[in-house]
Amino acid sequence: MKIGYACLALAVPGSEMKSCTLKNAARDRLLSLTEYNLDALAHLIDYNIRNGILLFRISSDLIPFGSATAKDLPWERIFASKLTAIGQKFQNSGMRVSMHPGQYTVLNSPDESVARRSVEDLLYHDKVLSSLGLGREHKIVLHLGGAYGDKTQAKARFISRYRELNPSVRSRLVLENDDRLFHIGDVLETAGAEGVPVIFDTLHNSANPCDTSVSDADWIRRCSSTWLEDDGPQKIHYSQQHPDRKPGAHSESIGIDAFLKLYHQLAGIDLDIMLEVKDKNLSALKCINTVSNRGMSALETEWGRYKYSVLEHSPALYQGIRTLLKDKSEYPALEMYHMVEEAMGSPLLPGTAVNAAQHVWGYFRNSASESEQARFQNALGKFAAGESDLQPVKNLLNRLAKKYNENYLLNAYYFSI
DNA sequence: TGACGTCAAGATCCG
DNA sequence: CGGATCTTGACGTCA
Repeated sequence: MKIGYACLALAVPGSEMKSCTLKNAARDRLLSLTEYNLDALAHLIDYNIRNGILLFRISSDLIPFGSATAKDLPWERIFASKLTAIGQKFQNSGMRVSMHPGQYTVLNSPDESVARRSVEDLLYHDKVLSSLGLGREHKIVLHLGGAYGDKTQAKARFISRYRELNPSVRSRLVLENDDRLFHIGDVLETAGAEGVPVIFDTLHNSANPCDTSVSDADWIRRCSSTWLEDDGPQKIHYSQQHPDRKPGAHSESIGIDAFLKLYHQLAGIDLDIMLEVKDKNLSALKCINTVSNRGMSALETEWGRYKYSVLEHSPALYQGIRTLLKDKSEYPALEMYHMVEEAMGSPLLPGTAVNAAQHVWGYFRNSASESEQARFQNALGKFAAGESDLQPVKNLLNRLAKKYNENYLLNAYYFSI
């Protein structure tokens, strides 16, 4: 069982990818961005390993315009040593990775040029994974595509295009149910005919159900037979509905109780769970730390990252978690995350937000210049007076954290959630 | 023709 | 000038 997150992480300095617009996509620019992004990826993988996160989706933006403008740049040769080094990190840690072309990669399009570019895009994704030395259990996740008014014909067109793909792409491809057109029944039918493994996406299934009398756990069991030995363990996508947004929109964070409910129904299945959620690595760590005992130090590290976020919402819960973690003989992960969720779900009051900002300011009180002091007091005063929101205060503190290299703060979630 | 979704680049505004 | 805040880009399908 591995639990992971997609593409980018919050509060991991040095892991941010860069891109550019098409009109600036000259060869040199693309190569320097690629080099930068490979270094960022290496940082992110190191973070994942340090934190016991062994499932990860690599961003398609790793090589900017990798399937079009940069298609013929020999990046895999130019950066062979960097790619090999990253591949070694996966190998040594046992990390499983995947990639997921976006909604604009449509293999079954009736437009031949769209389909052709989709094939190029799949070749690009396969080239990234192969250049990292990764085997076929490291998957490329795709949706069936468009319906064009005739789902039966659209499925048939997917199958015939799939058969024309090169063997390496085909060996990595897995199909996922989407949130509007092709539900899990469509995907099982289409993929089943071709021996393509199926990823069950819980939120897509609730937005676009096939049969509401079948539970998530049952759909997952039905998909398990599509995963053969060489494909690695079955994978699913797990996410929760955003409370205020339209059906299918991902939540800010994974609610731990709902996650555990499904998790316990899946006991005994060898399953990898990709979380799709706004707070990315934060929810991955929450789930990982809750389902296995990773030691008190792991919880203390997490608390260090959450503490100022909790403090600004609720001093009472801040004190409560401090007390909870004093007993070193226990592993109160679930209780801690319950309290974190309760705090983050409560409204941000100006008084407690000012208090938390002053705590963070304490890191710079002695080192900050006079003008920095004045700017902080000015920004905080404006917020306290209701003349602006908190973001300028946090931006200022974030800049100071970078300038004075306060790593404890740079790794905290305070600037990210 | 706009919405959809995603994120950062790029542009512009502001003190 | 640096920083904050808006707008654009890049993709294809569907209403």
